[in-house]
Amino acid sequence: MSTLRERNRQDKWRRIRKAAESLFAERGFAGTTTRAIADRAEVGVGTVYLYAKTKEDLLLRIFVESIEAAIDEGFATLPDAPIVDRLLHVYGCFFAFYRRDLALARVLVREMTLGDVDLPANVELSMSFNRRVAALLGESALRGELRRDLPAELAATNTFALYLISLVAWLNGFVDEAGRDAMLRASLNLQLEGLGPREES
Amino acid sequence: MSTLRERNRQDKWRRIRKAAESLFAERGFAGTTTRAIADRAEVGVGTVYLYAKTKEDLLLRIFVESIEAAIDEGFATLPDAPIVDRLLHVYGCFFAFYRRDLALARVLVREMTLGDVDLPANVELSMSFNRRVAALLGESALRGELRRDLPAELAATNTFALYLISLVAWLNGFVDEAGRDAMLRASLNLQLEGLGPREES
DNA sequence: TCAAAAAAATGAGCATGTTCATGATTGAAC
DNA sequence: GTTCAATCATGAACATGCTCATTTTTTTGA
Repeated sequence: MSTLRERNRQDKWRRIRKAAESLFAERGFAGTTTRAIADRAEVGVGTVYLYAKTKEDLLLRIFVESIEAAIDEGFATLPDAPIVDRLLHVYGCFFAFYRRDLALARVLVREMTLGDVDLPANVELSMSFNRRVAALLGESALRGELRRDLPAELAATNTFALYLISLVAWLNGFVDEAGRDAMLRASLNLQLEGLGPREES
Repeated sequence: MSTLRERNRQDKWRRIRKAAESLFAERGFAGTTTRAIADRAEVGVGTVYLYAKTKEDLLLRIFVESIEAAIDEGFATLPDAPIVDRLLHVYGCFFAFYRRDLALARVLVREMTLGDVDLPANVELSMSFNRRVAALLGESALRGELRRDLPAELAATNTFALYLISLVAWLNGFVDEAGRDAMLRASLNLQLEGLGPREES
């Protein structure tokens, strides 16, 4: 196997990644030029484009694995608590991640949800995350905390939708962190209880 | 009141708007240059930027009022049917609107949900729409179709979240139109019923 | 060890969004 | 009608994402 080639590639990518990450933090996404990234990484501009299709792609590649870590962290530290609190914990890990840099989070979420068509949409990531939430809900259903016949995957997607709306509200500055948490908790509770009339037997 | 000034302004805006709209339809958003817009509108490039902060802003200004029309249309033609069908009808009007040009819809939704910070985020539009959906749910609650103590605004936001997820799934090509409709219907039903266990008295 | 092929790197150059110094148009005051 | 200030319009010039013909590096095979 080609070792020198491989090592060179990995080294270049590491440098580009590091340069981009630091520059995004220092000057924001729009404020960072691809030239600046190339300079700091000590490569040519063209080289950057051998490792990422576009500037947006670069951002995604850099942060997606951090997000994966945040997900794992969330599921690894689940509290022994009612299902709503467990969900809030998981989604709270996302919030904590995005909190590090709100402006960047904005771009990141935008690209992840409706990014360029010919970019590698991280379908895998979404699917696997949804399955994990579904598993959480499934457990809860088994314990009798939720309906036994719960369509877990669908329910998981619903909770994700509620998370996404509160995330957008937060990133748009409509609510602060407390408001965001209150909003998500309330909407999750409403999803649990349902909108329908209490049926009397 | 300044009549000539005003007329000139309106005429310029009309021409710019028309030019941009037709070019976006012909060549897509990314494929349309601001120079092309200016040329077709028979104004200078700089003039375009007197009427819209950015190219994205131009897109938003052009289509937001069409969206308003779609909303009004939706509420004006509500079917006399169960609440889920009424909601599907309203959100279906959005789908019908976006259906005209999927690629453009993608950009439009992206800008509307997480557009540039210093662009006029159409908070008014969202708020008034949410209130109208809330009113719909409120009526339904009064008729006994939904819980009497329903927090209508929150419930409206929840249904909007579910709509948004199905919209994104559709725009990303994860589901086709039928799948999108099925998805929204199922998730709305689940929101109505709730996730909690059927309580037995 | 050395050609030659394959792969990777490069940065000048292009395309295009946006700005801004300059000039044209309009409305008001007299 | 003239003047003048306020507003509006303009496109050359700039900034920057991205490409691609050329050059450099690495691997292969004999």
